[in-house]
Amino acid sequence: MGRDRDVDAITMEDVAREAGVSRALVSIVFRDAPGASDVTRDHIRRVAARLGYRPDRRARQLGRKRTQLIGVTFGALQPFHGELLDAMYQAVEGTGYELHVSAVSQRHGERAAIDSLMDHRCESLVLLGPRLPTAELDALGANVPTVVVARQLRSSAVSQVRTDDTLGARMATEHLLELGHTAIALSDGGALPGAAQRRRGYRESMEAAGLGARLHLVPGGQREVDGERTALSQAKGARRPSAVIAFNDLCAIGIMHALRLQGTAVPDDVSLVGYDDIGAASLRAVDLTTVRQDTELLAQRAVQRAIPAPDRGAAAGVDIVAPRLVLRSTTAPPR
Amino acid sequence: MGRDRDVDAITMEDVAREAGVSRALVSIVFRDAPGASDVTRDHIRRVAARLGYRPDRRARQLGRKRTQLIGVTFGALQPFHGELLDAMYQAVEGTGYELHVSAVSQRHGERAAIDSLMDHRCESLVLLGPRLPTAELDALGANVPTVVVARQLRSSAVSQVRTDDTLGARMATEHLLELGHTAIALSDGGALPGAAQRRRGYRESMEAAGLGARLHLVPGGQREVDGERTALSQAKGARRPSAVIAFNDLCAIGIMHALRLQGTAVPDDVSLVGYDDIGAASLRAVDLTTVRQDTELLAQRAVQRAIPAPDRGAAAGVDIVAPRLVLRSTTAPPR
DNA sequence: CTGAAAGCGCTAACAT
DNA sequence: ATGTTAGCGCTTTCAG
Repeated sequence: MGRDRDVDAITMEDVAREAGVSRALVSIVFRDAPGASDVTRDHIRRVAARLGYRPDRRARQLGRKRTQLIGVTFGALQPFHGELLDAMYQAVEGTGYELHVSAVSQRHGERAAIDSLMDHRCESLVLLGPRLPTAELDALGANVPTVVVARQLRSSAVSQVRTDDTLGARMATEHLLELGHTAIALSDGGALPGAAQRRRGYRESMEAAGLGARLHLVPGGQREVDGERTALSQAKGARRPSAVIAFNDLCAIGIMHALRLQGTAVPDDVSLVGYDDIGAASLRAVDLTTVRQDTELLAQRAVQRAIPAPDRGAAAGVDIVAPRLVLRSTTAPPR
Repeated sequence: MGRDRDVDAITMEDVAREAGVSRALVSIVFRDAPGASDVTRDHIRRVAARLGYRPDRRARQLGRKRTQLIGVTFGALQPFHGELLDAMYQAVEGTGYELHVSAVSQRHGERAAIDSLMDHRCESLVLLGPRLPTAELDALGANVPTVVVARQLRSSAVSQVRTDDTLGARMATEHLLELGHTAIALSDGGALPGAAQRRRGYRESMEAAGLGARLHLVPGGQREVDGERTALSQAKGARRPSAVIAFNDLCAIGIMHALRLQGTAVPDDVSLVGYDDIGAASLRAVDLTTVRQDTELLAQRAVQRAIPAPDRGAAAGVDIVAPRLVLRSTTAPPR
């Protein structure tokens, strides 16, 4: 009852006393620094474990003058970010760094998320699909090594790690062209990260096929509901495209369901290609043809860039990862 | 080039010097403590802003002997958690506390997530739908005020904030009963948080309707793919239920698409009820009848319990929030 | 309002 | 191999 909560605070001092050694020795042991015999290490570790001691990260950080923290922002409602985050945890393992995560959501904007990371003195930042203006990201990059993932921008201040979205969009478009489609629409992401590149790839492929006049952009977005909008905006008549490339999988799924609901068969009436290859894309009932982003590799590269290499300066760089077309059952020749 | 990164470190000292005041004064200003005139405050804030000073959270925490941090774990791939998290950010606003978030994913388990929160000396923990065994949560609750959200357990060591899932399941079941259904199946969540209560509510309502012999549990889960499994396990014959209650919306969506894919109409052939009312449930193409969990209220209660009130001890308590049945278009009378 | 001083739980040189 | 001693950037108390 009279238990002192909060004051769990088992300190290094306590461990040292209990183990009958100096505090410095305990420190050495917990830092894996040289200067202690194996028996001593073992003994101290044992005592610490018994006491339930856990080093205080903040104190350690203060003393060490570095945090070994990589700050990460991600969209709380974006499954693709969830998957990237998962991969990030994996990528950071064994590096000595820890992820400090801050969610971006309706009530917690990107700036708030980033501020929090800065207040905690993260050594570098990894921003998943940030929506902030380039100027702001530039300013940020001038203060702290920043890696922007899944978005392209013109900046020499921040590093970038992204899929070659132009290529990805080309792969999607060319796949449809090869199937024989000519009326191919793009559900456009507007100003969303990656959208400009995907537009470009789409346009390039269409033009290369002599279909420059058939470019067909329709407003889309990154959520299912945006896909619905896309689908509903399409007339059922002769002008309806025979194939649609969605901004991402979520959008594609929205399109698909809306189409099917209005009696349009996928892929019989309309072929559909997504982007990302999130988990939901491979569901049997979805089985979406899509452009896969390699989350493992993206995460790995992001972590590499986030951790300042001892030799090379903190120069900002760009990593481009190859996309891969995953063929499933939402694409077929036009009828 | 020779730019000293990392050593941004504008300290209180710097601000004090630049503003021509003592460091203590700067501290007072940034703590909003009494002892400084309004002009001085203004002046110091201005100088600090110009210098781009941001107080160091860790140092502040160390000195203050408290972190004012609420640790939160959430499932990186669970949209419902994403929505709860969003609500948490809102709920914590103005309390002086900050959220310290740790994702739970395949490669980053619950234990790792919690350990990290403890290492950072979060004052209390809010666990969204934790899967850890009760004993472990109990042990945790003995060390740090812990709030378990969206899961019921027998424990006097941790607080609980959850929707009345038994009631929620009853509402779903009774809605179907009223429509005239008798062959109602439950896509069961097994050991998932909340699953036992939902089973119970379902059973109670069925038994109250004299359908105790018609109980029909089929293995489900929390992801779309689990819903698919549920759908595929159901024979198309006469024994097929006329209505299904899913463990959650994601599962319901999986069921719905799988059913439609195999030519079963929803709600004409089979009625469907979800749980949570995540964003996707209200899409036109989904338009899922579901049991809504009040994320705002859950988050608010969780934060209240997480912040130790000055008067009441850190006694563990339970908050139960009412569910609400949201009628949409996936339920209809049996034919 | 200032300035000095102790302390938070660690790290990391430097002694022994 | 082990102990001593300054810090790290801040809070907080206390005497001016």
